[in-house]
Amino acid sequence: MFASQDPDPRMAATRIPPHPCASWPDNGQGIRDTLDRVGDKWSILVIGLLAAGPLRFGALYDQIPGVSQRMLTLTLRRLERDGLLTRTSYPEMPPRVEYQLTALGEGMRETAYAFVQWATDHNDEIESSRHRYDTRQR
Amino acid sequence: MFASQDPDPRMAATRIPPHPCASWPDNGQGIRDTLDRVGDKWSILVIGLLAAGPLRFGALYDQIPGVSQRMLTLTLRRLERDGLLTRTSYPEMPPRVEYQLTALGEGMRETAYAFVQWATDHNDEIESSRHRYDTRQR
DNA sequence: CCGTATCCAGGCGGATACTG
DNA sequence: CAGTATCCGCCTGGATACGG
Repeated sequence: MFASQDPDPRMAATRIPPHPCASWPDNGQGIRDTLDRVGDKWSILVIGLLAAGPLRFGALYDQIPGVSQRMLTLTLRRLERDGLLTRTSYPEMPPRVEYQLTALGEGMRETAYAFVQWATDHNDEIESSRHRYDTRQR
Repeated sequence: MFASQDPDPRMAATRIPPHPCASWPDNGQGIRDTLDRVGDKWSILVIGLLAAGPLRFGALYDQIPGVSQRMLTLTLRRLERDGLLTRTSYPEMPPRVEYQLTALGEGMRETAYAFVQWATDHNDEIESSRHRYDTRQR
């Protein structure tokens, strides 16, 4: 218990000194938080649409094909909670609600844009890699 | 059916000419593909770890807390299929398998890094926004 | 050591109906 | 118009056991 813990040579050979998550600033903790924030099905599309300026609920609903009212609402609530957009409700009849990117949200969009740009540029490479993988000899 | 389709003035007022997904290069189609590719629970962590160099399955398994063998395998297969990493199996006993980032994978990692960096830098802002949202008066 | 096979729970998200 | 409420199918991913 005092001297020479684990002198087993096999352990020394198999166990590499565990270092934190290479190349990410925060050991991967905040990465997951961030991707969870915008990695869901609709958030990134909402953010992209709002880049041009504030939009009403219905406008977002119209321009995001396939989204349900429920999911659009949930998505907008989460983005509002994270401070990425603001929700402004005008007490009229019929009601009008406008969503607008905050400075934080705009920053997020710009950063995401670089990522999307990369994805677009290399989409062909990835597609062909997939095809090779799927049609390779077993 | 022939002449003057939809002369209803209300339609003209409510329907904004639908334009594609603002600010994204490809109308949002490939964005979803891309996020689906690395927006899952483990991919980005694997990519981060492999930045330092090739790693064995067990090393990845050890350094990603909480991952199951099943999910690590699935994640690695998908990344291999997309051409982001290579899998090299050495026919020994016991078997040894090494995973290594491709040039494509390294490019993905670099792009993702900028995104992660932004997330890290603004994490406090987002956290405090969440807290404000959760504790606001109803 | 490096997986695959099987089972199963939880939650994401769609469809629908209903309200202020 | 802009949501909320409810139900429910499906898929992701965890646990476990087993195989090369």
